[in-house]
This record gives sequence, structure tokens and C-alpha cells, in this order.
Amino acid sequence: MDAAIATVNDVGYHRASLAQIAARAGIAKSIISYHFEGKEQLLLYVIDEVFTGVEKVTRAAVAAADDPAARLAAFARGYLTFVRDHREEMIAAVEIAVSHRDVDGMPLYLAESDEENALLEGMVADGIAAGQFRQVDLTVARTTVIHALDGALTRSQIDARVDLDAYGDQLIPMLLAALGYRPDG
Amino acid sequence: MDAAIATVNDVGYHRASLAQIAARAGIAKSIISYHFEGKEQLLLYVIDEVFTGVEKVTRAAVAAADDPAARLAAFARGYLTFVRDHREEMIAAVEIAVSHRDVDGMPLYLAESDEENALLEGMVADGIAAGQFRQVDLTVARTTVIHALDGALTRSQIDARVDLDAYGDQLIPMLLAALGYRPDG
Amino acid sequence: MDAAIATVNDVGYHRASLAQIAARAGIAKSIISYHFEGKEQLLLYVIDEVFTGVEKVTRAAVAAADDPAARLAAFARGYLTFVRDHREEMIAAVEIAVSHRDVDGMPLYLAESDEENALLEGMVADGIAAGQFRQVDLTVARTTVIHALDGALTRSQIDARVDLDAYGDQLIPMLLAALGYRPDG
Amino acid sequence: MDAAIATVNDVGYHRASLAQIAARAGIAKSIISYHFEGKEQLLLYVIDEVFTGVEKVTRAAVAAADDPAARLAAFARGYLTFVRDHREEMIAAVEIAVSHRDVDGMPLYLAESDEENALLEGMVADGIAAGQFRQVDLTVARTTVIHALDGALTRSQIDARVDLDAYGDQLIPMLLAALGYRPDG
DNA sequence: CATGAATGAGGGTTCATTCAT
DNA sequence: AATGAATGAACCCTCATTCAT
Repeated sequence: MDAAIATVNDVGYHRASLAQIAARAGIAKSIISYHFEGKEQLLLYVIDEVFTGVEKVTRAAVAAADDPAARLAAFARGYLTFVRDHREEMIAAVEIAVSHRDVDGMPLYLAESDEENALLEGMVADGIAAGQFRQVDLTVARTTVIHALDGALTRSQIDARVDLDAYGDQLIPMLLAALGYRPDG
Repeated sequence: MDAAIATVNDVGYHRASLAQIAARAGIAKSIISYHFEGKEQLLLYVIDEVFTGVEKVTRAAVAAADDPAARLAAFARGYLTFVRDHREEMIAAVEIAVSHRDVDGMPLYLAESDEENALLEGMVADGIAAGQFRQVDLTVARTTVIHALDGALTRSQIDARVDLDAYGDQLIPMLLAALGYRPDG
Repeated sequence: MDAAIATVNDVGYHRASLAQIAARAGIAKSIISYHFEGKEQLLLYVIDEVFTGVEKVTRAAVAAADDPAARLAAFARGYLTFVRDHREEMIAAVEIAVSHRDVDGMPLYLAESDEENALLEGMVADGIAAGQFRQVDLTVARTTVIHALDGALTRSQIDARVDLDAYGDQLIPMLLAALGYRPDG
Repeated sequence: MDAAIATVNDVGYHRASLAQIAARAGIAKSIISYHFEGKEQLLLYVIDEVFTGVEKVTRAAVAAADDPAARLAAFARGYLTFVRDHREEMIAAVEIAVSHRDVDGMPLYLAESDEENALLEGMVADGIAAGQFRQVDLTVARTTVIHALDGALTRSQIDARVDLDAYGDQLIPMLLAALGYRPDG
């Protein structure tokens, strides 16, 4: 529901009540409980939709690249492109992921995506094996890349006019350099 | 209030009601409304306390370093040390910063600290001027450093046994390398 | 509607929503509102159907008996036989009768059946006139007989395996004795 | 809460919402959730209170009687006296007991009181052993006595002016006679 | 200074009913 | 005839805050 995304971005996860969402969509709030299992499911559905999208884009980008460094660059570029093209959705999804807690109080964003982790660590490990990267800790590298990319989203959130392509032109070389990559062999 | 920090970390910002906090502190919840302006002020006070602490530590570390690259490394090390020594407080403060919205719906974490930005950008700019760093975009560099450090906090949150000193040993060289720093001239 | 009876018995009058009834019947809930005036009418229809059935059976049994005491025994036996053969329907009907309130808040089960009362009081009065029964209060006698029979339904509800024929073998002599009847003159 | 009893009697269990109860009590509905665990607990508390009262009265009456038949008569008289003196409470308690279902859909009134059953069956069994009563089925006898007494409550509910003492004068000899008791040895 | 009873607004959800298809 | 999407009222409950004690 677009209204859910807009509402979450406007007033935040905690104040995104069914009443607010419904009002923004111009419908009765009971519809939400009717079409979804409840508020929870609606927001989790938003997350799922968005994160599936970003995963698809990044995987496709990675698959089209030749060597580990190029794959990492493609991953980052794909991520930033997705953020550029689906800014609102991404902001909402991250807001939800960061704010949502399951019944045990476990934050959603701490439940990491194993696939994404494996993809990233695999690229780094391959790069190290191929001599493109330094001998870095895989967990630290993976965490840093993800958070650095998240920084781009935050920038875009602070200032909607930020050019994410240009941001990538700056960030991607930094990430590669961080891993010890030398462009000119 | 320590109880507030524990409660926020346990159940999250959203569910951290005055009743829960007061119960954990063993007091009546009306005391909180009595001593603080309200729930809002209590949580903002927690943030302020913690972020003032991290700022003091990082500033002191930076002041003791000689050249820009060393200052940047000292900043990161100071930050990670503070996280190591005040893990619970930091987690709660970030949870609050991420979840809290002011009356206009503006998230607190988007209200950046100008001083911290200036400090970081200054170090990077100095490093570039001194030939220690490449010609990188100051905003991208600053954002990336902060988010990379935040990644360490997230790691520590996922797994409390993570060795943040070792994490820094890995991360700090990455950050310097990202900026084009060459340890051996 | 059989589904309505099953639902009422399963979850009770209060929770027997149209959604539940329709789901159990495998139809859309809007059909119920379409074919009946509403939920209210559906349940009242169930009551009417069942209570008409019990009335028919008891009247027929009474008509076939010769003297007042035999008629009272036949009434009780007919009632218990009906409960035995239509246990689910009776339980649902009583549940509805007990739970339903009209718009004024008047419970349905307090709206006594004048015909049943007249039938029972007539039998008792005839028995007194014929010297079969003691000089008992007609209202007390009638009320007690009905409630004693309802006790059998409750028993059957608590334990579905209860033998209602055997229950009648015990109860009917008690009822006659209560009225002062002496089997052997 | 007296308002809860009044409301249940007025509009029935199902329509006795917190809003109605609070309105009748002249308080905010949130108080109820504050003082009690919830609506459920409030109503169960009413039941408990009332049924504890009736149990105390009947037990005391029974204890003061000499032989089994006198004990049974005392039980019935005690019950009817309690109904006379706490008519509203009893009506509400029975309404709740009959209408309430636990989470499994189990009606509350089917969860019989083992103590009351044992008390009643004990009196009947003693009476049989002492030769005061016929050889009747204990379960049928017990169930019939209870339901016959409940009939008095129903009568009183239909017509508030009913004289329950006179009702008892009629009913108690019936009950004893039903069990085969002969007053004049 | 501390308390707990009380409040009223707002939360998500359920429900019988309506209506265009 | 049958449907499912949509509704709005009512449901119970949670909450931050107030206030007399």
C-alpha cells in the first residue's frame, strides 16, 4: 500500500496508525485489517516487497560482472540505483526494519539476511583469493560495505536532491580502496 | 535513568512505556512525569547524556593525535572504545535517535550534529591538503566513516561477544585506505 | 442452518459471527444477510424450528396418554426423547434462548411459552382434581418440572454419553413423587 | 462493581460493554481495565463473589441441620434465602456463568462445582443410607435439585414480586417427596 | 517528594451489513 | 442467486498525564 509507505515516511513507524494510513488512502481503517492480517503484516509486506526488489537488482548486477572487484562495484551501484529509483520505498522499508520489534522484543534489522551476507562475503573472499583485495576480515568488510551504502540512503533522506549516481562515483572507489584494491594492477 | 536505557533496549522505543520503565526502576510512574517534563524529555536526556559522552571521548582522542590520518584513526578508535565501554547506553541512544520524531515528524537521527560533521570533514580536508588522503568528496567521506562505525555497533548488538578492539584493528585501516592513505608513504 | 447450530455450540452465541457460520457452511457470509433478514433472524429461526419440534413431540406424547399422571410422564419422556434425538439442536436453541436479548434488553428465555405453561399446569391441575397429585402450587410445579427436564439437557451437555432414557427412568418417578403421586394408589 | 451487575442484568452479558458499565458507574471505562485485569476478570470476579456467598450461606444452613432430609431442606432454604436477599447479584452471576465462554469455547456453567456436587450427593446418599430417601440415582437427584432451585431464580426474574419464602414452602416438600421422603415416618 | 487513582485520547481489531459486480 | 470488497460503529485495551492525598 502506497499510503502506508507515505505515512511511515511522513510521521514515522510509531505514529503510522491505521487511522493515519487509512486517512491518507481515503479509505476506512477496517479495510486494512480486512485485506491484510493486520497492521503488522501490512508493514512486513512492505519490507518484503522492497527488500526483494533490492535483492533482485543487486543480484542481477553482480551476475553481469566479471571479477570480484567488479562484482562488488556492481553490487554497490545496483543498490544505489535502486535507492535512486525507489527512494520512498527504501526509506520506509528501512524505517520499518529499524523500528519494528517482534513479540520477543527482537528488532527486525538485527535478523540479518543470510543470503546477502553470503553474497557479500563471497565476493570479498573471492577478491582476496584472486589477489584483488587485501586479507581483510570478511565480517567487518561485509558490515562496512552495507553500512556505507546505507549512509547514501541517509544522505538522500536528509537532502532529496543528492545525486546518488555521483555519490556512487565517490563511494565505490572508496569501498574498493578500503579492501586494498589497486585499479591499476 | 538506567531503567529507561534497559527498557528501551529490552522492548524497544515504541513499547518503552512509563509503566515499564517505572516498574523496572521500582518506582511509581508518576515520578517520571514529576521529575522530567515528560517521557519525551527523559529519552532526549538519555540521548544527550550518551552523545555528549561519545563526543568528549572522540574529541580528546583526536586532540592527542598529530597528523590528519592519525586524528581520523584516533576518532574511530575513540568511538569504538566508547561503544565497548558503554554498549548498552549507545544501543539505547541510537534506538531512541532512530525512532524518535519531533512534532513535525522529523526523525532525530536526520538532525545531524554540525560539530561532529565539521570535525570529521576538517580531518579529511586536512588530510587531503597534507597529501595523506586522495581528493575525496568530504560529505561522502564523512558519511561513510560515521556509518562504518555505526556498523560496529550493530555488530556488537547482534553478537555481544564481538571484540570491538579487534574490529577496530580491521576497520581503521580500511577507512584510511578508503581515503587513499598509504601507511608507508 | 446446520452450520449455525454447529457454530453456536462450538463457540457460543456471542462469538458465533456470520463469518464463522458462513465459513463452516462453505458459503459467503453475505448470503446470510441476503437470505435472512440478518443474523438475528437466522438464530431466531433456529430456535423456532427446534422449539416447534419439541412442542410437537411432547403434545403428541401427551395426547396418547390416559390420565394426568401418565400425561405428565409422557410429556417428560417425550421431552427427553427429543433431547436424545436432537441433542445438538436443543443445546444450540437453549444457548440462543438464554443469550439472546431483544432490543429492550429482555432475555428471550424469560418470554415463556404460554401454551407450554398452560399444558403443564393443566396436567397438574387435572391430576390434583383427580386425586393423583397433592395440592401443590401450579406455578411452582410447572417451573420445577421444566427446570428438572432442562437439568437432563445440561447433564447431556456435560457428558455426551449420558443415557437419557435411563435418566428419564430415574427422573420421571421423582417428578411424579414430587407431586404426591403414589404409583400403587 | 455494582454497576457491572446492574449492567449485566439490564442489557445482558453480551451487550455489557465496558463503555456501558462505566457510563452507569459514572466513571471512565479505562478505570475498569486499570483496577481489574480486564473485562473478563471483572465479570469472573462478580461470579466468584456471588457464588462464594451462596456457598457460605448454604454450607452454614446445612451444618445446622440434624438429619439428611433436614440438611437438604436447609440447603434449599438457604439457597432461596440468598436469592431473596441478593436477587440482582444472583441473576447477574447466573447470566455470566451461562453466557461466558473461556478461550476454548467451553461454557463456564458446564464447569461444575465439585464441592457443591459432593455436598448434595452426600446428603442424598446419607438419606438413602438412613432410610429417609428412596434408592435414587445420585447424579440425577443432585442435578434435579439444583435445577429446581434455579427455577425459583428464574421465577423471581420473571416476576420480581414473587415471594421466595412461599416458593420454598412449596418447593422443598416437593424435593423431599421426589427423593421418597415421608414426613410422617 | 512520592504516590496511585483517575482520565480521555488513541491504539488495533471485529463485526453485521451494504452494494456493485 | 451469489459474491467479496468496503464500511463505520463498537469493541477492549494501553498510554502519558494530572491531581488530591
